[in-house]
Amino acid sequence: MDDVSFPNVLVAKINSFAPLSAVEIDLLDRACEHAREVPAHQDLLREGDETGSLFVILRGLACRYKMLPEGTRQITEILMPGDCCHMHIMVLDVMDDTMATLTPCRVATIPRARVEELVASRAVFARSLSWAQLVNQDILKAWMVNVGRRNSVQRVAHLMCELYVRGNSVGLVADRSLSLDLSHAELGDALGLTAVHVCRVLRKLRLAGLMQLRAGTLMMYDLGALASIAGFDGSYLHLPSASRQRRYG
Amino acid sequence: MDDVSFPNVLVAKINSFAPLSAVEIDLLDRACEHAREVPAHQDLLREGDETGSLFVILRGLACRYKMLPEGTRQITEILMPGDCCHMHIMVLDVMDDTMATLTPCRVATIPRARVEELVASRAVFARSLSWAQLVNQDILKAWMVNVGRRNSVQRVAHLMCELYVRGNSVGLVADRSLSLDLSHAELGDALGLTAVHVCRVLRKLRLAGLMQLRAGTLMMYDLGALASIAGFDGSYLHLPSASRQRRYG
DNA sequence: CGCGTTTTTGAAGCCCCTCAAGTGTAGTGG
DNA sequence: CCACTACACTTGAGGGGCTTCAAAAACGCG
Repeated sequence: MDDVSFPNVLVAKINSFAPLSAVEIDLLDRACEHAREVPAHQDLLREGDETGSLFVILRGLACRYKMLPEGTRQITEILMPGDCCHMHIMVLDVMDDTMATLTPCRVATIPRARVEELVASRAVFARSLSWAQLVNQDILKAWMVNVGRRNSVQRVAHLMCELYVRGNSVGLVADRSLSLDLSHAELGDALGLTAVHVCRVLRKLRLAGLMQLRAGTLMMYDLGALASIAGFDGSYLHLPSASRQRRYG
Repeated sequence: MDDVSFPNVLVAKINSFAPLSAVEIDLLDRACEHAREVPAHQDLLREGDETGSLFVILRGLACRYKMLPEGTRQITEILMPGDCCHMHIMVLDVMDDTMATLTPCRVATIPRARVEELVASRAVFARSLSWAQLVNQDILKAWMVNVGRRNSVQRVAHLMCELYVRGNSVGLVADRSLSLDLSHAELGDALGLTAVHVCRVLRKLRLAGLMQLRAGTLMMYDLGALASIAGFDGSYLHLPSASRQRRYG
């Protein structure tokens, strides 16, 4: 995945799931060519919008969230480069939640017709979309377990492990650090906690020498210990490296 | 959906999404003919199992859950008649969680090859599977919001609303009551609460005259009030009646 | 009936929230 | 370069919601 020969991170990600031919790489790359820069904290698709294009995050962090009547927010998903808003657009007619940027992003927009064309022309694209969709669902389940059954320290630790491992899988980790420009409020909205409490937990983890989140970068000092605290097992991410480890050693 | 002319609830459910021809109804019906009775509290597919057949719940309640190292459990999904374990089996090679019965169930088992055959032969089956998968994902998100950002009363109320509406959509509601034979511990595992607290919340809702859960049946006295308390908006269930209301009513 | 499980209720405690104030930090304009 | 502003981070004090522990009552089933 850290192979820089791929034109973009989406191509690299799909290729790691199912090897693509030169033709397929080119098709996918050209589908992404109309990408634009989006500032942080912008809604890309709102709840209730009619489903239209497929959005692919090429750079930056995005999320999906739902607002509650009380004004509180729950983030249900964090999108990293290579992630996309999946097949809602292909099957369901209305968005169930809102998709928004968290940091400045580079976003490719692939019109619905173009997606249908790609999926119809090459079976590997259909399978890749299904695969991404299912991996996504497993991540959602892991979040559900996190919020439902873990205390605040475990929750934060688990999310940090996940984001670190996912970031690493798309080449965003260098020197044990990952660019992660999320506010405490945003982390709280993803974890079912308040910003204040997230702050306290981060201090605890920092003082324990396990990790540090400062100035928009996550420095990971002891992934093993953090994973142990959180009960983190990354197999739900279905990363090719993980599955290789599972199969061959 | 309460049309009794369909051979089974799966056929009825898929037909409500996309009208099926007589041939397609027959194909689907025969795929389900090898169904078996499974007692309550039996694992159907365990975490780490290789993915094999597609399970369809024809009668009873089932769930998916994950166990934590501490011995606690989080239920991520409750399956009603017509629900199935979706496409994990088609794309991912290993189960991420465990699927189990909650009550005695009638379960159809469709071998992977048979599913692939059906999907390849009729485009409507492929679309139906995708559709069911996406509806499921929206339910998962709604649960995540529930557990992450609502208090115990809202949480219980929301789940009761969801199960009542879903049950109604597959013809399980009669005279404002739904067979719902779940223990407080099981409800707690779905809601991120303890059984003790679920009990207290149920009493509160009972004393308020909103609903009652006794002897394995849910009696719904005031769905509107309950939905209002919970902030329940059933559009995430993508039920045909709801979408009809949205479009024409 | 007798036994195991579930439900119910009480008491005590802790985890996380709320409220509040103080401390950075980045961006803007004088 | 420094005020000024806005926002995020930090820390403290207090409260409440849910948990834990415990035990009695009710239920289901042989």
